[in-house]
Amino acid sequence: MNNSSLFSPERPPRRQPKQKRGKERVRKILLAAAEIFTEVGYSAATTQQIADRANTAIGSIYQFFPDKLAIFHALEEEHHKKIQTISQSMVDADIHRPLADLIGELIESYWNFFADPISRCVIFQHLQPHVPGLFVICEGENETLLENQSRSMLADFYQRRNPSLSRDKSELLSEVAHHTYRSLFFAAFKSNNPEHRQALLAELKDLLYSYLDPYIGDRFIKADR
Amino acid sequence: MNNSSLFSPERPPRRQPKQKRGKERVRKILLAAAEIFTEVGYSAATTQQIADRANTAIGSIYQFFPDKLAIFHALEEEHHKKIQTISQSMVDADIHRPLADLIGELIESYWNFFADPISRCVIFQHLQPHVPGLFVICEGENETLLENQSRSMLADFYQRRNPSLSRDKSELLSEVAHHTYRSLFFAAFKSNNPEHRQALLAELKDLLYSYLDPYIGDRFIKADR
Amino acid sequence: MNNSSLFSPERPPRRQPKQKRGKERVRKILLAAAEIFTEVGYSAATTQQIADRANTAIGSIYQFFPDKLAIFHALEEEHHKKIQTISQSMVDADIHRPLADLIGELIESYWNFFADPISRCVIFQHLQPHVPGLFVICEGENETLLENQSRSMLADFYQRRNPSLSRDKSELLSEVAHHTYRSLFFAAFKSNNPEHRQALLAELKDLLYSYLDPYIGDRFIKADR
Amino acid sequence: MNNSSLFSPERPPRRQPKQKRGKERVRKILLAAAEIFTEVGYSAATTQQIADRANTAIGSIYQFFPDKLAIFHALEEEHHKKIQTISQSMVDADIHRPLADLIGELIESYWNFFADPISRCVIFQHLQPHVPGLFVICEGENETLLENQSRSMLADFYQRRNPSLSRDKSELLSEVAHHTYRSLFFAAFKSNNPEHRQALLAELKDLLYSYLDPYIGDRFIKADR
DNA sequence: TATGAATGAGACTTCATTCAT
DNA sequence: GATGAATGAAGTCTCATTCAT
Repeated sequence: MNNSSLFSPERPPRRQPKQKRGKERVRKILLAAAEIFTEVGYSAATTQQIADRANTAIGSIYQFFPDKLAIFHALEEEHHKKIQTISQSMVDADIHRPLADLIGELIESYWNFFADPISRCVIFQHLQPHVPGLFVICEGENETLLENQSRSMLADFYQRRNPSLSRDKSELLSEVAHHTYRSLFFAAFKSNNPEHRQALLAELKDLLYSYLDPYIGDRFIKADR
Repeated sequence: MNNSSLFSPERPPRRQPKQKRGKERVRKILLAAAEIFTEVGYSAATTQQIADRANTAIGSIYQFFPDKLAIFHALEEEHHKKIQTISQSMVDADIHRPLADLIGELIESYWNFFADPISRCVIFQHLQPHVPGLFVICEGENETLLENQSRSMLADFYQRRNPSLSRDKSELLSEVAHHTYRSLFFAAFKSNNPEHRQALLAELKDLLYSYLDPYIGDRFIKADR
Repeated sequence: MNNSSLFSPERPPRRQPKQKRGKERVRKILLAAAEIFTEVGYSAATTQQIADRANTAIGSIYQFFPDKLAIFHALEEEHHKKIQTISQSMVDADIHRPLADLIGELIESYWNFFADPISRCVIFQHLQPHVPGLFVICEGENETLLENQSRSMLADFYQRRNPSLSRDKSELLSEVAHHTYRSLFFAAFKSNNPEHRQALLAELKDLLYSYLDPYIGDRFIKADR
Repeated sequence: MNNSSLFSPERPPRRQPKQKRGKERVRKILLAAAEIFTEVGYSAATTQQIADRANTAIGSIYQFFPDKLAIFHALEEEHHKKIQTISQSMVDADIHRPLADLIGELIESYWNFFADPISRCVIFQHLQPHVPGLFVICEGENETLLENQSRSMLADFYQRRNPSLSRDKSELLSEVAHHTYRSLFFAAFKSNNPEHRQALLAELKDLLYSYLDPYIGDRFIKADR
């Protein structure tokens, strides 16, 4: 987290923790905030709730974050870094492997990513109406730049599998896939029953496989050689 | 809307409008509230915003609704009535028709339903974290009773097409289908480009068809006879 | 008070009172604010103090004023109007009258003006270091545009009495006179002893007379004819 | 600065710096505080601002001063010592010299005094409404004991020049003179233009001379012999 | 001792709700 | 009944002061 992440419009940035104690506290605050934002949403979350959950005083929050928005921006930035890593792994993926394997891996890695409270919090806020200025890194209407980026990379991947796929179709497929796994991830996440969760993830694989097979199924691997 | 719908815990219900003018006013308030709730979410919406949008005074809202929550409950009840109608049509559907047609009709009727600002508002709040007590009619964890009902009926439908389908699998298919169209409906709704919207709905049909075909595809029609 | 007076940067203006009750309340708030600002200064004054003094709820203040600054801006605007009236009277003064009379009248009218709690409050804040943005109508470094205007008119008056007076000297005389009566007015105002107050005002007349006589004394009246 | 000067009601005094490094630090803090108090006033000044300006940590301030008020009290005490010195010089002044010279010297020595950031700060706070307990050494309503003392000595001086002057008149003259030079000193101080500053100080001399001449002009020197 | 993080009372402001006109 | 002003609890944020390192 660099200083820019602590900057909020019209309000001076705060100092970064120099001592170890301070860094731990910032960590606790961020995790507490992510939990509360996920539970009740950004608007309804109160800074006092966050302080209580982080076992800290309300004033301590404002030593590191100029305002409530800045807390979210710090979460956004962490999310940003993670999504870039995961996106890169997709670019590097071997396109010659069976589609079922690729989808399986994709889902697993996205799921792990999704399992991080901070990323989950950021993704969740995207699904909701949000206050202006909530997202700074991303600026798409309802999608983040990051997600657009990620989707664009997915579209690239499809085209590498099947070069005869038009760009428009490829992006459409990627957009639909995106919505699909995001919504099933949330359903899986909300389910407290581990078996049900696994069942949903298994269905997600089937769903994506049967949807994508006509366009980038394994027969296109040969065509590529 | 009967009187019970205007009842909120610990707070006296308000009188119902007797005159035509009053009824129109309630209508305007409900529509305004639905719009605002959809735009900014229940928590962030203010009663003043609703009054302004409805071109009425803040005091008038409290003549018909005991509090902010009661406004939402009235929307919920309207939604309730509509969803029951649409669910019934599914029960009455002819299971012997081609799957593609059935899906096409289902999507169309759900889309029309979704196009209603009030239902859209209620569904939307479901996707978000919400204040306790926001939903009174439904009490499922994160899903409404209504939606569970609707899903259960969809599961019934699948089993009528293919009686060899287990109940569990059938309900799983229905749950997945539910999440899928809901998330793509929202994507379609948020898109301001009509062509893009149509493209998304078309993809949704493809997606559901290829997912469901192995379980309730047209070959099961013959088996039924 | 027009709407612009209720406008504060970055914050929406508030509605103007439409009912008589509201107008009275705005009046009470402004007077209470002027008193408190005079007593403890703008920074140290709290909105709650103002509400208490005005016998109103804190929320009522914010119905008419978007923030604490806007309250002061409304006072500033009232002051603005008054100072323009008084300045005009100086322009219209008969320059052929004895200097002692002119000074006597000037002091009396300024004193009456100064006796108004609102103007006194605004003038008082000018003498203190103040938060950026406290003054909107005037923008001189530590002097208001209004006061500059007023001083400029005083300089004009001196030159009309004695056309051989250079502009620079004339403005210097006016500046010195300005500081002099302002500081003695404050001393007189703070004195609770009416006799002492009168004594101070009498000394002020003497002081100004003996200072100005060499430049615009009565002998210049003949020269003018 | 003795220990009593660091004592603030209800709060334990702090230790005095024993080492040279500590004394320098206290000095830096006092100067920084004087600057900030002058710039924004006592209420609006924050202890953090003072620490920053003094290039020290906030904790260090509280090692030497029990609270914010105590910082000001230390400034007040420094001012106290200086004003006593200058007042004494007035007592010792030769009353037989020409009035113009006396006024010239008086203004010059007061101006030098005024040029000290600490004294200027204390005088400045006097002109403003201040929190209760801000001044401990002086307790006049809006004037310090020090200033009363100083004024009283000025009144003595007038009576020595002109023994027929009543005590009341003499004190009134002294009070008026006091307000006059104080307000012109502030005007001169705030002016960034050195020429304008000199012009104001020159006018101040004229002003005082023409005001005081009838009462303690040079003709009274002979009468004294 | 010096540093700067921790604390929490209190300031400013919002907004659901009540009430006077 | 309709209007919009009045109310005050609760939220965000500041800052004097304390405390751990």
